[in-house]
Amino acid sequence: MDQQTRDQQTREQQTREQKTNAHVSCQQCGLNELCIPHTLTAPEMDEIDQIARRGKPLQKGEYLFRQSDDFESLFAVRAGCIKLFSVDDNGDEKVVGFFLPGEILGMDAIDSKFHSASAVALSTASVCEIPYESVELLAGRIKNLQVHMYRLLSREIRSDQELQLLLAKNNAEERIGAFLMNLSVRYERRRLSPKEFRLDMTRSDIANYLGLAVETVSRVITRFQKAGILRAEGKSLEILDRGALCAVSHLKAPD
Amino acid sequence: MDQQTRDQQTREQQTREQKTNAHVSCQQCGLNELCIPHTLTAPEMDEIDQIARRGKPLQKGEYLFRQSDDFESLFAVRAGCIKLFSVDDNGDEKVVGFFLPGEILGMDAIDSKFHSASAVALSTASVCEIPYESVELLAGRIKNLQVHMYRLLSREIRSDQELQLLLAKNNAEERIGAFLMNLSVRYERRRLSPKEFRLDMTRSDIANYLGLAVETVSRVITRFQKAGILRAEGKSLEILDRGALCAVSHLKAPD
DNA sequence: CGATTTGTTGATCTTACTCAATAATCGTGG
DNA sequence: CCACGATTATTGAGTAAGATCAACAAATCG
Repeated sequence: MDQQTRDQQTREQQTREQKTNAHVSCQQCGLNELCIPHTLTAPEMDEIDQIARRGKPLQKGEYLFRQSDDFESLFAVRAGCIKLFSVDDNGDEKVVGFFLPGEILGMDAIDSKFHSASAVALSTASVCEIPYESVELLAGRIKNLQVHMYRLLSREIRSDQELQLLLAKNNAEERIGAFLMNLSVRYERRRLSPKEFRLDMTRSDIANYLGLAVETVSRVITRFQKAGILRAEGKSLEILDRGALCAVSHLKAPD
Repeated sequence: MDQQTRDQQTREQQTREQKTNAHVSCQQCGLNELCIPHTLTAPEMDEIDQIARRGKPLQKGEYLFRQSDDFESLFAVRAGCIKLFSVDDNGDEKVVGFFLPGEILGMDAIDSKFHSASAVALSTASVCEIPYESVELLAGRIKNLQVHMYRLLSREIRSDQELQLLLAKNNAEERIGAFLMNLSVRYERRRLSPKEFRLDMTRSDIANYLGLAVETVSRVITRFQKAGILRAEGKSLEILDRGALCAVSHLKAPD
């Protein structure tokens, strides 16, 4: 199937969703994280929907925005994986994070008004652009949206702090284990398989993100496989024993 | 001068400020970060002022809130230093951050509605409590406040991500250098001396925060002193050569 | 299909941790 | 105000976790 056909199908699918049950579930609406089922009324959700610009699937390697670009919009990932990274004066890359379906990108730039990092697609990705001006305006009118935005930002702070602690306190096995569990939980939250998924990022991206060397990541994953905790074949990953993975990461198992 | 006399003086000073120019500058108003000079009108600032509960200076060692407490308020630090830290199942402490005058505490709990960490005073501290319910309500009416809250949250995300990168990529010297420069910049922002200040936290707190051993922190500070970059006598610190400190930390000098 | 990127494994080296001993500082009560 | 114990800070010696270097294998892509 070529790109054009795929685009065509995507467009058709979007149209279908809009006509039928675009708001029944946040799974479909593209503004996933911004929509709160049972919190916003249908007309409110329609308003939010109208400010979001759907479409334009990104090919692997395409940029959503670049470091030092002006901040104009938030982006909601609908499908695929986006890598956020900055490049320092020496040209060294520093991976800030990975964004999966249902997650919002760009909130760190609201204050400074410019992006301090670039966002690139690691796999074919579908992203929804939400002009920030409009969000502010709409949040002024829709109380529930205002409150929800605070919660989104707060959640990002909490998860950044968790990563902080991981990097400050944990060894290689714990970091990698926690990273994989974190992906698993995030996929589960989106009703995607928590036990089997693709690692769209390279080992080098993972290492960079976790403050480790590529070789260490490779070795730890090998060790986990030998321990029967997971099965990794290239980019595809299967978690065989979630309990054991939590144990080696010194994490409590999620419910 | 004993504690009581000092309290007395503080109270007098507060009264004086309220009567005279409480809103001329955010330096004095206790809601420092929440007030935006030239952005909010005087009546708007009065409204914000009225929801904030001043007073109750904390003694060193007193808690502002504890891990797993319900989230009810944000806290603006007016004076002193607050340490935010969590304790894991093994009883190990993990320092999440230090909050200086003019900084806001508690934003990570907006989403979850409970505190994931405890906040304790490292020195006699003055803190302003701002009930979050009231902030939400007021932000619904005062557009500028709504927008400012987004910026505050966004700024926290940005600085958490910077720490993330520091922990993932930098060695002991760079971490400690960047930490000291960061304090310096934050004091400068509040018009406090950027070259001479007290390290209210212990070396162990610093080490914990930066993911290092106490001994390493001690050694690096000694090395910095031998290099003529700073002078540290117990808790008091003087930065003798800011340029050199930036250099060893591989930071650009702040303007 | 060949070239380039990405991933794995092994050997060696280095940074920062751990353990240990001592010194300085803090806080409390006499 | 000083003396005491307790906490905190410094310094040294040995160790280990993970980085680096190197070689090779596998996957990806034009």
